[in-house]
Amino acid sequence: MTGRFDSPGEGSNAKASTKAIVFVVEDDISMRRSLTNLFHSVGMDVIAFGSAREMLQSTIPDVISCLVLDVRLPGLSGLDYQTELARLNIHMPIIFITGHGDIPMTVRAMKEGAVDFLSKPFRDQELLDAVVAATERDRKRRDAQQIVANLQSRFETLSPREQGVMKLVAAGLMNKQVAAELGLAEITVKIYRGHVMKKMRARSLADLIRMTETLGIRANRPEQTQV
Amino acid sequence: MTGRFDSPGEGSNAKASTKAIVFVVEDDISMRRSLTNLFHSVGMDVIAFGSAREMLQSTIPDVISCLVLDVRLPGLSGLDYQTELARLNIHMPIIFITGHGDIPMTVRAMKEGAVDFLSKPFRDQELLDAVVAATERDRKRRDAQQIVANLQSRFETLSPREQGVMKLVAAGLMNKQVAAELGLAEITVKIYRGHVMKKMRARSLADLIRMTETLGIRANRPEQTQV
DNA sequence: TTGCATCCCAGACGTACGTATAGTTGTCCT
DNA sequence: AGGACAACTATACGTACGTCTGGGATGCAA
Repeated sequence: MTGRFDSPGEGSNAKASTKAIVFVVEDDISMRRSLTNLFHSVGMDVIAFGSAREMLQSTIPDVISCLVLDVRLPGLSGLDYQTELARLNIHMPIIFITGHGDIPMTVRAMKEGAVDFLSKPFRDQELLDAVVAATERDRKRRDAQQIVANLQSRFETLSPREQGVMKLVAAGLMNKQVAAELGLAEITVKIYRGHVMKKMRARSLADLIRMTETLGIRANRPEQTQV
Repeated sequence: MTGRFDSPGEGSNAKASTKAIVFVVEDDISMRRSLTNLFHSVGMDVIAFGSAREMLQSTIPDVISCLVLDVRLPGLSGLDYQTELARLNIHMPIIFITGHGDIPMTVRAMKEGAVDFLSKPFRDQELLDAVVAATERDRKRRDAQQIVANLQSRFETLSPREQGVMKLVAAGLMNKQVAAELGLAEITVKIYRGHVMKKMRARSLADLIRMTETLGIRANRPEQTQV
């Protein structure tokens, strides 16, 4: 799932209090240095690269972070790198900086989810504000992702049968209906249902249903209301 | 809620098959005319204005639509008009067109949710593609909104007590707990709970809980699990 | 072979849910 | 004064849920 990260384990509570890291990809060495200094001056950690390729070859720590990305780069362009990161499932918020940007570039970047797009020269504070917004966005995304990952790992501890029962129960079927659907005795469904509640740590059916919602679990045989 | 619309009634199924309308706000009269012709040529309905004020003074039909908006306008600028529409709770997808745009304008527009930002001159097809994307976005937003509105209107048919019971039941409390919470007899909660299921047209508790999710209903006294 | 997990079921018991019947209050509107 | 509706309760009964005890069967790995 995480793929390119040196991940700290699936269901872990992670290092929530770790300082955010600002990645910088900028080919101009003096610009790169001044960006690094800028972020250091406000106490942020920085990892800078001269090209997209360099960053892809490095190990990316799995902590709150964002990316300050020059649009014009040797090799892969900033915009293409944005696309590539999305393809690799790396959802680091991106702030573009550019000396010679135009509107179509800006539109493309923003459509693909960039946090901001700054033209050089820009004021330091502009960039810092954008970085704060970006890290905040990453934090929220990670919080949400963490919850899903925890539920997911619990769900995976369920046996196939238990998962099947969970889906149908969450769809609103009665035990006897679940039993009929799966070709089981009702008592068996009751037992598995109990296992599901324990393993998922659901205190009530309401809990369990909300969990299936955040997990995106849908029974194949629903007939819902919801209109 | 709908405010400035000549709304067709809260819970109605609306006119789903009505053709989409493209609103145009553009002060240059020849440009306005050519945009109108362009959209007419592909069979779309168009309503064009010379300024934001004119559009605000008109009655806006409550159907699938989008707005093609010039950035530079007499009076309220296009960008300010975008903000104003959001403030008025009019969520029409916006496509900006401009002759003299710059990157900060583009960023602001896209951050506030614009579908696209096109610089003149642009190819007709570019604009048409953007309009198709915009109307599609509006259609989806309306579909989702319709579901919420239906549920909302059902929820409003509940008496205050029934609403209170619904919240606590959906939070996962047992009837006896709901009763204690509200200072009622358990039998009373059972009765109201039955009313809730009927009035909300929920076939199962699972249904009801999902409804509270899409309505964003939270009990004030939860103690959830969900981590 | 032993151990363990998964899958499956029966009987039994206590609790929770849902609804029907039948009532008492009170308020607001006509 | 009468009617409609909200709020509230009791008794009663049938159904659904949840868990316990106590099994059976497979299959896989140590």
